[in-house]
Amino acid sequence: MDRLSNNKTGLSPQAPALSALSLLRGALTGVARTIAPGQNVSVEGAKRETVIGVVSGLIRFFRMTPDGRRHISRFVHAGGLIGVGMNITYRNSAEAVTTSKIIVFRAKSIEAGAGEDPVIRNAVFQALTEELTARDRTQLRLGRLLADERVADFLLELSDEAGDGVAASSAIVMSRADMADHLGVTIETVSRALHRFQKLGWLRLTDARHFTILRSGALRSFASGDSDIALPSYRLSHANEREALQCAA
Amino acid sequence: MDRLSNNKTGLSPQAPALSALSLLRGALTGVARTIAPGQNVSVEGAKRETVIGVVSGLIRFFRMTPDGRRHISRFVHAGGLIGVGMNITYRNSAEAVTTSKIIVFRAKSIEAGAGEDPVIRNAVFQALTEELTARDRTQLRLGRLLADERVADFLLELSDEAGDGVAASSAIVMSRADMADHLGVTIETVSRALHRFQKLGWLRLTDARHFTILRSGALRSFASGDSDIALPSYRLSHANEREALQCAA
DNA sequence: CGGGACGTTGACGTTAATCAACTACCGTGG
DNA sequence: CCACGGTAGTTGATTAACGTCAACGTCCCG
Repeated sequence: MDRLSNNKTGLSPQAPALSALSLLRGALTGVARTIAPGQNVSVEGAKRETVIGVVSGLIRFFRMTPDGRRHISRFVHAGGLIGVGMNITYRNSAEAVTTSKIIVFRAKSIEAGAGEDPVIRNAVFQALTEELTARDRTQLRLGRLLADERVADFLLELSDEAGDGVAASSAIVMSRADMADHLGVTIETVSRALHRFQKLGWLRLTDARHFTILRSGALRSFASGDSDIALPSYRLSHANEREALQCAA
Repeated sequence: MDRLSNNKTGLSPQAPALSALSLLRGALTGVARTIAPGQNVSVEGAKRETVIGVVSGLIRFFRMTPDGRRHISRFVHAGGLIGVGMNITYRNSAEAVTTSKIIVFRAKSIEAGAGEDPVIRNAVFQALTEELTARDRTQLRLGRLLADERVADFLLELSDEAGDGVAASSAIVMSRADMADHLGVTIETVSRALHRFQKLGWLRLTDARHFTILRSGALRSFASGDSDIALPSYRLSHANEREALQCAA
């Protein structure tokens, strides 16, 4: 609670002590639900009457073009909120990637509460700010990174979120198609990038859905768009396949 | 059909009566400043001690990669706010595109005020929500639209912002390089797209920095990623150059 | 009149999408 | 238990999209 009041005045820094959802649950009660993979949570353009908190699992947020291209604007993990902001409609559709537990709050309670209860207000601010920060990263990635760099950056994001330190193995919860539609590339490109990184000795794929970063420095500078280092090695990746293979195995 | 649902979804649900900045000015006073083109307003990673409102002109928000690629995450017009949210540092650098008038508020006044004054709270909410809505559009554009479609969508955004109705001429305030760095393409691609649209009779370029949309339907469906219609005409653009030229001139 | 910033246009090369074949891994039912 | 089909992922060959390189035009400011 000291932390909460701290948030109220100073407005908390990048790594908040509590998730937006935790904050909200301290102030409001909502209805719990379980969502099966592929089932949808909100529909683009529908009237927004609820705010949803993700308790466990993973939700994907997406939009389609008329001719069927899909863009996944973000993945929402446990602790995240969906539907915050002054919108009267959902801007995206949302679906469960894996079986997910969610809590449904009435949007009105939150709007009303934001005026009076500093805890609710902070939860909302925090959710909005976190989303914007995430969007900055995503947008730079889409706007100015090459295909393989996008994949690398995304892996680092996954690894950071897991937060189990550098050497730990991370899970890729979503399918290649989900990754591809988030990164603006094809599934083939994702697959090739992953195996290229492995051949370069930057990481190890224990199976299709799990990886361990071996050379976070190399991966990190490549992902941040430092092509002075990255592109040469990238170009060599075909020629040096055999040599680099030593690192995997 | 597709067009209707498209309009509905991407856009801020209600056109707010007042800009975030107007709201804020009703509750707080700030210091006015004038910024020359290219001069910077905030620096990425610097401590955020102020919130800035744009009174006139245009500000670009950007980040660089280590090897010098630039991504412009957004353009902020008159009425917009910079630096809202629970951040302790700026997430991007900001520079004036054209000579701009801004108002500088102390971040602390706003943070404190958000708790007590509903007007300030609304201004902040509105700014955050508008930014997120804009980001959705930008991100879909970068993630799943082809180069020419991105240019088309951006032109429509410019035209909508100007808001002078369909047939009115709009200004392209920023340079080709700014457009390119916002859209994740090169200046050559922007230039070619513009002239391709002109040859197709979709718009008219009065000069390099001004255009009038002639066939907003075609442009709109192309921009929203309806390649069933768009790609054929795109492919024809070389073969039919002569015929299409009639529309320009 | 020269220099520089900005924009356009064409020729060419590279990146990544597309197309296609193939493998691995399920769960289901014969 | 293995055949079966369906989904997910990998990998190679080819092609389309767009970036790169380069030449040139235009406007503006000194």
